[in-house]
Amino acid sequence: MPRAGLNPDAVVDHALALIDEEGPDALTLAAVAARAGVAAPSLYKHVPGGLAGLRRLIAVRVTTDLAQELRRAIAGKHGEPAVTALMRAYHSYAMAHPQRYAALPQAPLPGDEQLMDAATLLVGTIFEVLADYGIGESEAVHAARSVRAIAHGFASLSIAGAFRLSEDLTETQDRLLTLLTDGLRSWPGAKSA
Amino acid sequence: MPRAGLNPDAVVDHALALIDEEGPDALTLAAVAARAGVAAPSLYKHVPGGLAGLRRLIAVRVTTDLAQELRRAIAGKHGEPAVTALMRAYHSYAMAHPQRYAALPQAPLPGDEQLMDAATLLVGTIFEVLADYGIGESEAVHAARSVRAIAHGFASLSIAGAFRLSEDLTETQDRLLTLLTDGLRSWPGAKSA
DNA sequence: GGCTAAGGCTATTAGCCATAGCTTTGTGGG
DNA sequence: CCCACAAAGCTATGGCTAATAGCCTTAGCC
Repeated sequence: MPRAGLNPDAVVDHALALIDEEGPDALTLAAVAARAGVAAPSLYKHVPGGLAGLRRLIAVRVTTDLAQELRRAIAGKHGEPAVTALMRAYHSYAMAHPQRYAALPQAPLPGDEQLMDAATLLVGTIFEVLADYGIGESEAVHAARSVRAIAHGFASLSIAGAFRLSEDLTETQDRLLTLLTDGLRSWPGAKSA
Repeated sequence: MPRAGLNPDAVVDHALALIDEEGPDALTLAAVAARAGVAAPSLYKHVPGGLAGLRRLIAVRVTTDLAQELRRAIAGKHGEPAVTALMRAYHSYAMAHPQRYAALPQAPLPGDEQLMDAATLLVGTIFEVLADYGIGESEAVHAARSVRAIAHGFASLSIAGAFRLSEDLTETQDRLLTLLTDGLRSWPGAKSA
């Protein structure tokens, strides 16, 4: 039997395709193996930790992807335009890859270096954008948490289909963005523009 | 073998206890049956639809519980105090029952009458609180979505352990509440207090 | 040419959901 | 008082799943 030429990244690719097409619950080693053209146990040669390990790798990949998408969106921007660009990019990513986003754990398990790094990149991007507001140390943490809560809450509910009424979602997003930017402008310790 | 005196509600009780103690992933028919003192297949006599059906019943129960908790919190309050009471109660519920909240689907599957009713009760409570602001039809929908996004995002991330830094969570909640109440006060079409 | 390591495989175990079909229990009507 | 019947148990079975063990083959390098 010829070698399939697999490596961890390729396995994650197959897994992501599976998740995109059939949702997070369809992620089984058997299904991934079928896609890779390999028997299920063979995956253990490439992915340490079996299914749980695969999920971890997926989380790292997706978190990194998302973070880079955000960085790209804010490149060259500062202050309020950067914040809105970040928020819009966040929501766009979630809507473009709903299943992936839904599968994403919002916090790394303790001791997971790789995922921790990816999460740090993502959170760091938020802090970067907030830096222009000149908000102090501790207040910046509260502000970043707020940004994240709004971004995640809106993305998560959008994906879940919680917004059933006919009103336009982008309009909701506009309102939410005004709410956020207004709030940040008058944040405790923020330099007024 | 004596009868166990089970009914759908009792099965849900056991299931919730299990979820609270060991998390949503530990919810298996085998484990629920063990708690109920019954063999696994016997559960099918009480819960239509097997495991999926049980999950549905759990969602109805928890959504209803949460909604009632919110209604209790806002009883007799109006305007801004009602909003903050609702938001605080939401977060309290999530923190008191983190596993249940994490297991909660944020939208009912289409065609699920019971869960739809529970969700309507919950969303209706939000609209009720917003009514005092005198925001018009369509804008009220955007406002309610915003409230929900913030409540869910903050609860969800809190539970997931996404807020690792040492800053006090209640302080973040205070900032988020000011952000929300300020935003609602100046919402398009809101009557100024 | 042959050795070694990596990458496949099959077989097996254990746990899960779900269904089928049998047995027991409890209850209400004759 | 007892019998019939429905409700509520059970065991057995089948078909998933992950994961491990152990074997075989391929590829590449010395």
